[in-house]
Amino acid sequence: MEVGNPYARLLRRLGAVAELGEEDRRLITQLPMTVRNLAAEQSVAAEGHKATHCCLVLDGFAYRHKQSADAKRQILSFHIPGDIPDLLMLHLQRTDHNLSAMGPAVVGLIPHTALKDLMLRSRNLTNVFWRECLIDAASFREWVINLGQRDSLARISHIICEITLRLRAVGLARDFVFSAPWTQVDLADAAGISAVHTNRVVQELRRRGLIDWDARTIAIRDWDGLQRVGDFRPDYLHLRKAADVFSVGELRTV
Amino acid sequence: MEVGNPYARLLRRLGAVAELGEEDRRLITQLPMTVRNLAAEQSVAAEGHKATHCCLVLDGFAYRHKQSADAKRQILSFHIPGDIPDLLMLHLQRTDHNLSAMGPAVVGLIPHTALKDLMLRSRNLTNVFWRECLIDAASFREWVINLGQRDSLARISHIICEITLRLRAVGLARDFVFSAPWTQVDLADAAGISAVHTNRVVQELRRRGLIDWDARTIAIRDWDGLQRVGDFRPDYLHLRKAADVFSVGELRTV
DNA sequence: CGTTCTATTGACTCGATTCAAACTAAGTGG
DNA sequence: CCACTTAGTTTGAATCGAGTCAATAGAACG
Repeated sequence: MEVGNPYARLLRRLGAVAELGEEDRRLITQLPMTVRNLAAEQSVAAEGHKATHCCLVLDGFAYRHKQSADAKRQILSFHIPGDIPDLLMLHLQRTDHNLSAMGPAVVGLIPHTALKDLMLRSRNLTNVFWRECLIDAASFREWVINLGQRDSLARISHIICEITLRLRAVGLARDFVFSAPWTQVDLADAAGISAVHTNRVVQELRRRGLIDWDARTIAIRDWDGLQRVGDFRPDYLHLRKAADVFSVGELRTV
Repeated sequence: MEVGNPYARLLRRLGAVAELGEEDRRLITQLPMTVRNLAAEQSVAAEGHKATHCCLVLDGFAYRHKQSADAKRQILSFHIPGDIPDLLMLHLQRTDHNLSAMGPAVVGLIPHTALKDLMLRSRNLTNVFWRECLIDAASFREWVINLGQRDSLARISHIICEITLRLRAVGLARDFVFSAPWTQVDLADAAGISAVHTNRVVQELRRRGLIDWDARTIAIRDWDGLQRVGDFRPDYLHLRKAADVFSVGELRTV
């Protein structure tokens, strides 16, 4: 796994959702960070614990999840390079869910003290990070719609649409092709349906010519169609308009 | 509907989840506020619009909701006196969901400018309101578990447990009895199940001696049992420990 | 005092689950 | 390089939880 400048993807992510000044960028690149390699399924933060660091995803995927009574796992969100999935722990006492690597991943650990100090220095960055938490919450709201109102085909489509667009916002998923470490079982636990049924849904998506998915590579073959099936309207991601993120133009030229 | 001191319930709510100093309390009670009576189902904020005020619930209930493709309504959260359901709009451009009164309600409208000014004055209150947004998000995460992993009986039970505890945290729902303006149809749209099935679930809860519910009044008859059926563990509400909120003692004395 | 919600009941249907088995791909170690 | 293991995907059959449709009864409202 390669990382390059560990701050680059974070800056890109924050830039995709808020306005960043030169001084803000400088402050961010001065954050102390410990880079750590994670094995697949390695835990970063566990329910009930107190966090001292925030985790910036540098490469690979992470995901948040929680168990229900009968030990069934519900995946709450997927996280990609540039995300800080546990930013919210800055102002909560105890983690109320688990954070793990989905497949091998690289993360950067940033001490809460450094982040809190950053907030004191920059009023604007306080608002940017607060906003980032709010967008995180907006995704949960959409996830609720997904589980509450959409059938299995739409659920899976919606999840794939969301991850595609978020990857594109940080410069991954060019040509609407990306590699994702999740399995059909993972997707099942995210969509709240069984693994067997997820398989049938994935086959249906392939049959309709909406996606290709083999090994660890997903290719969106019909972006508009997939959005339609998934009832996907990206407003809730609160991305600033950037033609190259939403555009399907390049897909046609492939 | 009666309101009393419009800031009292807000202070109680914030006090239930964070430490408030004297100065903080004073600043809050100086927030300008326009009190407004809402008819049942009256809209406060609509998807796609830009907000200029935040809405503090003073009496009655409010709820957030969103439509999916086939115009089905998914309820995202219920809000009770002391809540500011659209606090998050302080840092987002466009509302990504709707906010309406559930039954007749009284709200206080607070200008964004006044709140932003408040944040500039008090670093602690900035963190308290940020924290409040994070707890809001924590409820969405639990709502995802509810829809993704629990059967209909547990879903309804869980929702009733949550609202009971939140009401108790602000001094409502004494003796585990409260009045709620929702109908079985509303609860169905919150739990992501049909109204008909909701009715059967409610009857089952009554049959098991867990709750009474007639007209607009809900009485919890077996708090421990209801929590068990609903797989309800209140950690995610991030309430500071207060014996009188969680305790079932008073229930036994009734 | 009819109109409109809201709650309730029964019969039928269907999407999704469960269980079980088979198949494929990717390691791993001898 | 092959035998063995393991993780992931695929298929079929039986079952079930919840949805839909339709009709009724009661409560609330203007």
